[in-house]
Amino acid sequence: MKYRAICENHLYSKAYKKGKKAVLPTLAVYVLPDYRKHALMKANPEKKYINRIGLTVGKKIGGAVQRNRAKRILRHAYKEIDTAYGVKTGHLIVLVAREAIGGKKTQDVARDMTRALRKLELI
RNA sequence: GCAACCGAGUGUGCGAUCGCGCGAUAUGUCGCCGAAAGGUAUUAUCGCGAGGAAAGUCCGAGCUUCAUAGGGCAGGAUAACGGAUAACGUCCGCCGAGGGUGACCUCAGGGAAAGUGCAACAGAAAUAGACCGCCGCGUUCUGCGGUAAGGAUGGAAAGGCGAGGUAAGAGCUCACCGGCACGACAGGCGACUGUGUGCAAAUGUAAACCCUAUCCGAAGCAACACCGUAUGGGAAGCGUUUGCCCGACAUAUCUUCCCGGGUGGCAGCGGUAUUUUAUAUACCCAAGCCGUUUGGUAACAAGCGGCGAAGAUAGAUGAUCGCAAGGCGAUUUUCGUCUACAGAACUCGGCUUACAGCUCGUGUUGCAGAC
RNA sequence: UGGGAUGUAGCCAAGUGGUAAGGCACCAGACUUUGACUCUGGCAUUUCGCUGGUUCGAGCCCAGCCAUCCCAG
Repeated sequence: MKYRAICENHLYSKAYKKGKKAVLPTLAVYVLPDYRKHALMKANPEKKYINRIGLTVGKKIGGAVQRNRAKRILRHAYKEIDTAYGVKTGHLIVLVAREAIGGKKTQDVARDMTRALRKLELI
């Protein structure tokens, strides 16, 4: 299962402004409905709606090694949740790493992400 | 044994399950995005998948482009000497200066008699003169002249010390030391060292301006090339990529720039060229790495043999568990905890900076003890 | 990738190589019954982001680092 990334900067700023959000010490989640979901569904050979994921990891987290690690953990945690519960599709989801993510294990982040996604009624 | 100095290396390992990027082969779709070029999608197997600094971007190159000879000024960089190197501001050797008992370490280390500037405070005076003192003369309450030996100031006061000399003094003269210079002699490729001869002018500062010598065209893979839109539209009159000047060349049917997409560049069981028709050869990749031999004090060079797959594009290595290794703490079965600095982005050679711990060298020095 | 700027007291900052201006804040005192305002005084103690170097002498000059910020495509 592939996950498409959000590449457009304007979608990020839109998500911060208008999206629904849930904030926890390790991460923050912003969600927007995806207006291009039908086009993306047609492009997908499995003919299903998918979520587009965006990762935001700022300089506050640390150097390149720390930032890369934060991105991996976020991606892995999302994948675990998706396979376990099945996240509702057809959304833009922006995952923002916060400072407390440094030194945390994937399970901790996945637990926080689950709470955030429950609050946003995506699972 | 203690305390040091120098150089070099390593940068946790193994296994299991799930997962990621790229390539190859097979399988599979004939769809979707796009105007086109092109991109993307299934599963399986195999292969490969971050560093010694990948970092800072401080130097030097390769590569690419700028239609077109060249030259000058400005500007920038470097600075003993000899060598190494593709090149360097790097490296090696050596000279000089400074530091350390020593092993050893540090040095932007050309020119201050080409010129200009600056040197606070103190001090009489800062590149030039006389405050105290000393001596001579005059006068009677302080003047004129000589003097840098003594005092005092300062980072620096026209070299130091002794003797001669003098009214008192002074390189004024002499010996020694120090300084500077040399078509001199000896050694060295050379910087330079030693000896000899001569000289008395010379405060410091060029990491102040400056002068001398040597070197430097510019921009950068977001370069650039190709494909498509497309015999497209728009702007400028220049242009050789910081400025100025001289000069040559080409033109308005010319030249340059801008407008929006993609691929290559980009990296290897591959690519290009030639020959042939599926293989062979050469080159690139790669001024690469490892081993070894020879030459050299060394940096390094040459020969021989072997190795050779990271190439993303919101940016690939993770998660969990177990075992092992090392350190620390409690304890002495064992338990807990920690394992640095840090992430390739066109490619190399250096420099600088960050770094837990560990290892190595018949390495070297000083001190103490024993023989 | 290329280019540039800044760092001085808690804050804002000036500063030709020669004792580090000034304002706000703070502290002490005066004035007041008390406070505010005002006035007077103090406050950089080896120190100009850090480490070296040049110099008699460095906040200033030079080199290398560190941090923050900005610009171009």
